[in-house]
Amino acid sequence: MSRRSGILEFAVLGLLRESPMHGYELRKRLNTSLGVFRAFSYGTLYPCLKTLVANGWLIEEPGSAPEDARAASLAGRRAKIVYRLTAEGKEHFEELLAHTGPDAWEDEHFAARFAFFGQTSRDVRMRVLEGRRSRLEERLEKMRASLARTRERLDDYTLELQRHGMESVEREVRWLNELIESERAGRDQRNGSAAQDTTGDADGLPRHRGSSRPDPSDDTAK
Amino acid sequence: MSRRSGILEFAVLGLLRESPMHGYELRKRLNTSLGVFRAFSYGTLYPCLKTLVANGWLIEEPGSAPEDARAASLAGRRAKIVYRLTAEGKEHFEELLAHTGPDAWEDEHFAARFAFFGQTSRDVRMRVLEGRRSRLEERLEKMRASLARTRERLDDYTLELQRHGMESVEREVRWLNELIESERAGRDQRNGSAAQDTTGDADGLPRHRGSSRPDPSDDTAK
DNA sequence: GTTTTCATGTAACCCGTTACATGATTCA
DNA sequence: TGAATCATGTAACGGGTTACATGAAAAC
Repeated sequence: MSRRSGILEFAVLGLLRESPMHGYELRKRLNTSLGVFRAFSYGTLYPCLKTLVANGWLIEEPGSAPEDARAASLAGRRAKIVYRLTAEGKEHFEELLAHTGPDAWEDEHFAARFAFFGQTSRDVRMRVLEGRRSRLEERLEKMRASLARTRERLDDYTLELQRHGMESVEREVRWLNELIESERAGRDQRNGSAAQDTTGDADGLPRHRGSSRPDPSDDTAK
Repeated sequence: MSRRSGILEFAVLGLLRESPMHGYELRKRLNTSLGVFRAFSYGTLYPCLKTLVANGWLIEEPGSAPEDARAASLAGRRAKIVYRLTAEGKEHFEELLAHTGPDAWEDEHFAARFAFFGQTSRDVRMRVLEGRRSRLEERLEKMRASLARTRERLDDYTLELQRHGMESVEREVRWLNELIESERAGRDQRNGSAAQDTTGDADGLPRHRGSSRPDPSDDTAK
């Protein structure tokens, strides 16, 4: 029981799927490796790990008793705790990966999903990307509407803030367009096959590593 | 007493400074007019208004008893409540406007500050913009560092997420550069004068209303 | 040998949302 | 007259942080 926040739980399971870790290290990975998205504190992480263990998705293992392994039997020895994903945990994570709901299009949730696209089947990837895009387009609608209603009653700075905000969203939409296009291209190469294995066939990213500018020949944004 | 969240309090005082309003309307303004930044719920807004009244910064006034003004004396009449800024409230808001601390560079707080730049003295505007910028640059440092450390251990999607995140931050830095430049240009025109009146002399925005592209002749980013 | 960094935890609090309850006004 | 929207509120909960307490290992 306990729905427990989604995003942290998801990210923890995802990271532990790759390899076992203890809490401290886990936290660093959460802050850095996974996109830019937020820094959870220990006050959040450790209790979360506890409930994941209680749910049977993780097990605690005694961490590397450092070069002093014989002392491990001594009472009160506080050692590193390494968390490892159980079979049920893995299964649960796979379910989470496969699940697509409106929650998955929201900013932070989306970033978390994207970070684990490497382990996500292509059709789910497509749904998530498209869901996110339409979420953003609908947001743009609202912004445009409200801007049209209130324009000229607003001072220059407010207007500038709004303009910059919209531009940011438009930019993300263009990014998503690129990604979606790449995914589609990837699918067309060896088509058919409803991708039942959740792992496996991961490719299809736009090629612009290194230098920023993608290339200014897109106007796919409706 | 009670520090009460900062950003909501700040925005409410700022909006009411322009004109008195009731809660419902206030909320809409919060969602739309003020940049894109978040939608507070009534469950947050109304209690906040109460404490602002308790602090003596607002007073409640009976709202327009609609075309039936004589009924206003009747008991139990639940009318609209219009909130108006008191003299102390105005003073307090001015203090908040003048205050610049590290909190003011954070994402949402910054957006709120920016939204009221129209009522902010130029030197405070400069401090806030520059503070924000160096906050972002320091964030970029960390991202670059962690990317350098972990590159090639990360799968393509994670990398792409990171790249896009960094590009977003870089983009905001360029935006800030433009703004700062404009502010500085504005100051140079009629220089001197340490801007003691909090209101007044508000101008200095880059000129790119309407069409997006600012113009690609900037490389101010260090 | 002392400072830093690694490592684990907890209790108190903070900010905000959801869901609910209530009622007035406007419009079809 | 009934539905939609305007308008005000509250209690329960949720998800997270801060600040604190503790201690081992590594670096200097």
